[in-house]
Amino acid sequence: MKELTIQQKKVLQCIKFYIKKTGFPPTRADICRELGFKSPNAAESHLRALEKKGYITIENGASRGINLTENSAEKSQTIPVIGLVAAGSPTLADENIEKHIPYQESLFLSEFDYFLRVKGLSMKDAGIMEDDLVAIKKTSEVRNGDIVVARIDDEVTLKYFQSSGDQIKLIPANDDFEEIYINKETEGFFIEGKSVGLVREN
Amino acid sequence: MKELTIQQKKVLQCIKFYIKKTGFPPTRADICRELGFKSPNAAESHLRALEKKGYITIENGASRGINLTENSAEKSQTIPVIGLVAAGSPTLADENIEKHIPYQESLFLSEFDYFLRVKGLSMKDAGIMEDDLVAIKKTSEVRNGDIVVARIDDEVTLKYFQSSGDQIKLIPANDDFEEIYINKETEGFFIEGKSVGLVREN
DNA sequence: ATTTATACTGTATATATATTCAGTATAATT
DNA sequence: AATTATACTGAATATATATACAGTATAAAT
Repeated sequence: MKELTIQQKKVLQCIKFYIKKTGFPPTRADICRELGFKSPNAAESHLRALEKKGYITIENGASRGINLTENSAEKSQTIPVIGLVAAGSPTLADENIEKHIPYQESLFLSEFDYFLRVKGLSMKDAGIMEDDLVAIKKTSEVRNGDIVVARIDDEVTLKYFQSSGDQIKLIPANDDFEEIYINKETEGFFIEGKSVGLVREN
Repeated sequence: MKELTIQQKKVLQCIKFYIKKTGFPPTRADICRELGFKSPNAAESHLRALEKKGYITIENGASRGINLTENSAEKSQTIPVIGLVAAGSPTLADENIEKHIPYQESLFLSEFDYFLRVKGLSMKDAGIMEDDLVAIKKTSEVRNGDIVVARIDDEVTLKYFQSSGDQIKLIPANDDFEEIYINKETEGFFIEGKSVGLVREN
């Protein structure tokens, strides 16, 4: 996928916005109105550049005959899947992203930022199995009983959250695993987010 | 939402299909071509009827100015959620449908027909908890180890499938529950489908 | 040094398109 | 019995729209 110039990006954004707003693509004149061009040929040539670079297709002769290609259309509608590796934090950096899957607005009750691919069986009694995708909302506001993504230095785990006074307990849902105790002296402790849903691909 | 006539449904389907195929809505002439009408006014009057009934909006004067309303856009993209009640089969009949949730094409690897709302903990060791939504594909072709929706008379259950010779075993994933044995004398036994995925709403 | 891409204005025009008007006919509603 | 909705054909037309052509100017690539 060839890089776009700043102006070409603006035109592509304009097309996406127009479709979202109206349900159909803009005319050359519409693009000029939105972006302040005074000649329809300004829009025309940008469209041909976008076509040449593969971001749109144009049906010749058809009014509003602009079609966003999969490549350019998908980007705004996918959610990243991040691998839970023992050492390494689940950030949205490119190198940690396993893949993208199509986003679905109201699949879960609350919004979420990414899927975490679960490794190991430390939460099996909570019905969270190896390779499940846990929907994570990035937040540090968590309550007792929430299933949280916690980071201690470079180690990232998924556990039940339980705080009482100054002490925090991270509780696994599996008798074979140990509870983890956190206190104010513990360094490098951080709540990355909490689970708001789960998806399993059989 | 007012009911549509057969012809109006066809026109609405035609619009949806055209948008999916091309990325932009059809003209009156396009609709005529797809549905065999000989006058653009045939399309025009159907569009005005669809507008009046709230399925689309039309931007007057704009070419291809058809916009599917939220109501009509969702319908083809939702999947039913069916409650698993101890007595009663999970059919797609209206009275058994709990709600619809937005459908997402490639969420799971294989296609599925409905979500089954799980009651009870008979599959807890398989990570299937109360109120989980299990994605069910309607089929009777199942293999050993598949998690299946089985019906015995009016009773419907979710269990592991295991067949050997003439005998079929339905195995729970919970020591508190008993295995169920099926043989050729057993009447009213039927495999409704199998699990191809799971969604949990926290 | 020449070509190609970017980034526009400005004018012109063939045609794609929405939309109105005039009919015909059947079924449903008031 | 009169009106309204459905379901079209067929013709006409104003205008919305894509698109080509003629320029100007700068930056990048070959």
